[in-house]
Amino acid sequence: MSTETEAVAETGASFTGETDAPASKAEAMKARLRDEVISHLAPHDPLPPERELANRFAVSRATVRQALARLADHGWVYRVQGSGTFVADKDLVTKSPYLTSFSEDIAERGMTPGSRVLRLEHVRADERVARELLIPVGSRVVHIERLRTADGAPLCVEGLWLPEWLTGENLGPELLGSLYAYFEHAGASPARAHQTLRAVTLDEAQAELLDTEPGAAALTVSRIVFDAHGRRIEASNSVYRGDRYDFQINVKRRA
Amino acid sequence: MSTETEAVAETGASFTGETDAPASKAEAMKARLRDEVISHLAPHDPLPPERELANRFAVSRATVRQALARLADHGWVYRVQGSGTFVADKDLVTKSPYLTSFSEDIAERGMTPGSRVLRLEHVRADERVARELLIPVGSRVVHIERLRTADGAPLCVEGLWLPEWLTGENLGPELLGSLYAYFEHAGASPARAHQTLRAVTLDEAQAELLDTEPGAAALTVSRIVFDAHGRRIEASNSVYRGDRYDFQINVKRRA
DNA sequence: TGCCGAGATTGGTTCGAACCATTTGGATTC
DNA sequence: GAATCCAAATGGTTCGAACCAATCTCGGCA
Repeated sequence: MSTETEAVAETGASFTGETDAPASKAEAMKARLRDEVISHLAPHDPLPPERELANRFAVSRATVRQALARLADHGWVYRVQGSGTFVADKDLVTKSPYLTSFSEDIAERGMTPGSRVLRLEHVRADERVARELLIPVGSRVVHIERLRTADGAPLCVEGLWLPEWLTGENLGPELLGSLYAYFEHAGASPARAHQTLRAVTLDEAQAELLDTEPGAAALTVSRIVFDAHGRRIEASNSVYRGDRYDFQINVKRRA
Repeated sequence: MSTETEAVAETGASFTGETDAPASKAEAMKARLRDEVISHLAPHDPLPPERELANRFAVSRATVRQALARLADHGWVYRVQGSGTFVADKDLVTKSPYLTSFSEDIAERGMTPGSRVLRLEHVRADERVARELLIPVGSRVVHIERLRTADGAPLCVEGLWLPEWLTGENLGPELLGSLYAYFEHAGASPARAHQTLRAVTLDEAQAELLDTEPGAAALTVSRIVFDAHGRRIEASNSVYRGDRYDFQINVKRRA
């Protein structure tokens, strides 16, 4: 039941946030450019020049440039100095390298996220967790293990460790809903993360949970999440079925 | 022999480019901030305010902000609105999501890249290659297969496909040196790429080449590379040993 | 016909300024 | 002593302007 709660809550939030109240003029410009300009053009068609867009939409060129930069990050357009800004091929639009929750990530891919809690307990931090959370070895931390699903099918086994200075003695259901909402409530909103991707093979227990064979390929995403104050609020390790998940990213050549 | 040529050439370029001629004031500011400010501070110490930095280094605040933004991308600092900019923990500095060649990537990790060519030939584009390069099925493409090494140890098997409009009938040694240098020469400098990461297991042939066991975990990086004109100049597929390679990235929470 | 160069066009960088949003810390108040 | 409020400090956004760098266009020239 808590699985559905989270799915609905986070999905809803992610969708309404898109059109409600643009956080800035640049964000609004980004949406307008996508809907009113790019959608009327074919791939590799040039967009109007920045100066003309600034004039037409009654904003400064800086705002237009910020919007265009974000569109380029997402793979909607590409830019050529001295030449123009062009519509990109539509088959390669990806999310930017932004920090997202599992639910947001899955919803963005057009599926319905779900989750089943396998474990929820206080444990002592081992060497790895202590190093990742920057706390002494043996400190008490909350450990959560969840099976995450997309459209009902098992997709990933997720292990989470939260420092106890954040959670207190708490082990209640609020830790089982949207974790990111809980972070907000605790005054430690996620701000940035360091992620490491590796390839591994599944052991028997993991294979059982993910409904596949031991030795199958899996993608592990290890993540250390920071709040706005630079405090480490989560260490996690997600093991994704290799045949059902990939990680896409657009990169630019450095100057 | 061509392996050493590439390694030396690309490594050298990557290192000299750092200090020679700053491409812009912002890039220079980034280096100066790292060397003259951050290096004298401890993690979580605040940097001087933007306005003061702008004054001290005699540049505009916009330039300072651009430099700080790039340092944040690389994980050197983190920023908190209303509070300040702070030195980040030093164990999590990564390269930004920039497009790099294998040689640059390995050199950045402090190892020496090498390569052995396994195959070099003209082939007809199959369905996948045709789709990725946006050319008709059956078009002639150059196919290169290389074993890539780091400090002499096999790290990845790399398959490349280049459209023939770029290479012509050419199959000479210039294709075996630094490929990115060849792109420059051909007037098609790499500008951006779309990457997909997946986890797979190695088949027997791959395991043999990578000096490990069939069924071992491997990370595949599929890449479509574009030049400044949006033309697709390379489709590639690199299979990395899962126990010797990971992919690190810093991400921020979206606004 | 082909090449070359000058000028126009376009995105990229830098500047200075003003204002907004958030955070912080001290003063005030109870 | 605790809670509240307010002003200052700081990063974030937007504006207008100027100039730089790469590219494109088109006319002149060989």
